Amino acid sequence: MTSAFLADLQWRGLLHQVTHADRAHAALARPGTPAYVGFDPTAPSLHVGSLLPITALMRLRQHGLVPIAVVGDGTGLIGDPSGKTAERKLLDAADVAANSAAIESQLRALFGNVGLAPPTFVRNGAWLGGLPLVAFLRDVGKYFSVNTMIQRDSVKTRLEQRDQGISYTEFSYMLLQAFDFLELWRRAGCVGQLGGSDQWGNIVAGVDLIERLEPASATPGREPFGVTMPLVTTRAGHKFGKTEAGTVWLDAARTTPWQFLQFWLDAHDDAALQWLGFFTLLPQAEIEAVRVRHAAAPHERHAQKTLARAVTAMVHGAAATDAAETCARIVFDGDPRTATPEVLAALAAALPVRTLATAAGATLATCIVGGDGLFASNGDLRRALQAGGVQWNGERLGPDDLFGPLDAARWLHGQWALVRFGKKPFVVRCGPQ
RNA sequence: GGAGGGUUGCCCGAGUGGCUAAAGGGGUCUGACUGUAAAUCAGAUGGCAACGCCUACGGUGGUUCGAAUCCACCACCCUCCA
Repeated sequence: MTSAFLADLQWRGLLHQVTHADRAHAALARPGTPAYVGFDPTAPSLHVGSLLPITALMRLRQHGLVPIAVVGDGTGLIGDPSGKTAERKLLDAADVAANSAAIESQLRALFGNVGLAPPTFVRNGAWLGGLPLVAFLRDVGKYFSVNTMIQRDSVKTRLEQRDQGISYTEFSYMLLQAFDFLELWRRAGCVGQLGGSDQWGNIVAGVDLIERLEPASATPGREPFGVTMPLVTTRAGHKFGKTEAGTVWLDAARTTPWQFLQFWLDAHDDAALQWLGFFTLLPQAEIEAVRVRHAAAPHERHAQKTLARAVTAMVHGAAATDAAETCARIVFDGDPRTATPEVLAALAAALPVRTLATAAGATLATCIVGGDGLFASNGDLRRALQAGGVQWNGERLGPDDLFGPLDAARWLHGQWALVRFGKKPFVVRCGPQ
C-alpha cells in the first residue's frame, strides 16, 4: 500500500529519512491517521525555517490525515540541543507561555490563508509540567542508554568542545521529546512524527520508547514511525532564512510582506525551482508547468514570481501579497512620477517610511540618513551618491545633491518621494498628515 | 604555582616608534552588463557641511616631539611544566 501523502513528499524531494517505510505508507494511506510536528516556542514568531514542517502539516490535512501541531511549552523550558553549538539561555516561563500562544495563532492564520482547517493544537506542558521526577526516571529513563545518547551528533559535538559542554538539562531533552510522542500515541492514537533532519535522533527515540512501553504498539495500524525532511540549503556560505538584515520571520511586524516577498524573489534559479516543491502547496502538474515555462524563458523569472506569490500569500494573505507585488512593479518597472497619491500612499504602507513635518529646510541627508533611514551616516550617503546608487523619484542623484535644497519640484503631489538605493526602496513623506 | 604565546576594523589576518584610518583576503554594498539573476569587471567599505579635525588596534596609566608598535599594571584566551 502506498501513501499518496508520502508519494507527494517524495516527488517534492522532501523525504529525507523514514524509520519504517512500510508502516508509514500503510498508516498514511488510511484517512484519519494522526501525525504530529513539534514547534519550539523560542521566539514570539516562527521564521521561514519552520515552513517545511508547517507545510507538512498542511499536506497531511490535504490528504485527509489528521495534523497535530505540538507547541512545546513544556520542552521550551528545557531547550533542544539539536543543531546548537552552545548551551542556550533558559527562557522565562512567562516568555514561553506568550511565545506558545503567538505561535499557535500564527499557525492558525497560515492554515486560514490557504483555506485549510487548522491542525489540532496540543501543548506538551500539559503532561510535562507536573511530571514526577522519580517515576519518570524509573519508567522512562530506564530505557535510555547514555552510551547511545552520547553518540548522537547533537550531544557529541558539544562533548568534544571542551569550552562549550552540555548541561544535564539539555542532555535530558531527548527523553522529553520521546515522552511527548508516547503521550500523543496514548492520548490521540498519534502514530507518526514528522520533523527536520536534525530531529531524527529525537524521533527515533520516541518510536523506540513507545515500542518498549506499549505492547499494543505492535498491533498493525498502531505501530509508530517517524519521517524527516531534508535540510534546506542555499549557496555555500549562506544559511537558509537568513539575510544580511537578519532572520526572515513569518510575523509581518518583524519582516514586512514586502521584505518577505523580496526574499523569495531573490532566490536563485536552482533554488526557486526546487523551492516551488518545498514550500508551496501548488499541485505537481502546476509546478511542472512553471518549471517548463521557466526553462523556456529564464529571464522572465517565472519560478521566482510564482514561488514568492504562493508563499507570501500563504503567510500574509492574498491582499498583502497583491499590495507588495504592486509596489514591486512601481519600484522596479514603473516611473514613480506617474504614480497617483493613492498609489504612493500604498507604497508608504508597504515600504519603510520617513515622515517629515515640513519640506522646508529638508535636504537629502535629513530625509534618509540616520534612525531607520536608508543610510547610517552622511558619509555613508556620500559614498552611495558617488557610486551613483541613489535615485530620487526615478532620477539618479550625484554628490552635489547631498546638502542641496529639495524644492517643490522634487516632491510628487507636494509631499511624496520614492527613494531607491540599489534595490532598496524607501518612501519620504513630508507636510501635514 | 612556574614558563612562554596571544588579544588589530563585520570576519580572517599583516603590521613591531613617524610614510598607518592601519597591507592582503573573505564578506557586504554600489555601478556596468543582465533577468530586481549568475558569472565577470570597476569602485566603495570609522565619524564630521571634510584638502583639515576627531575617534580607533582588549582595558588603564606611562615613556616619547610622535605609539597599534616601547614600558607597567589589569582582564580574558591558548600551550607547556608542576
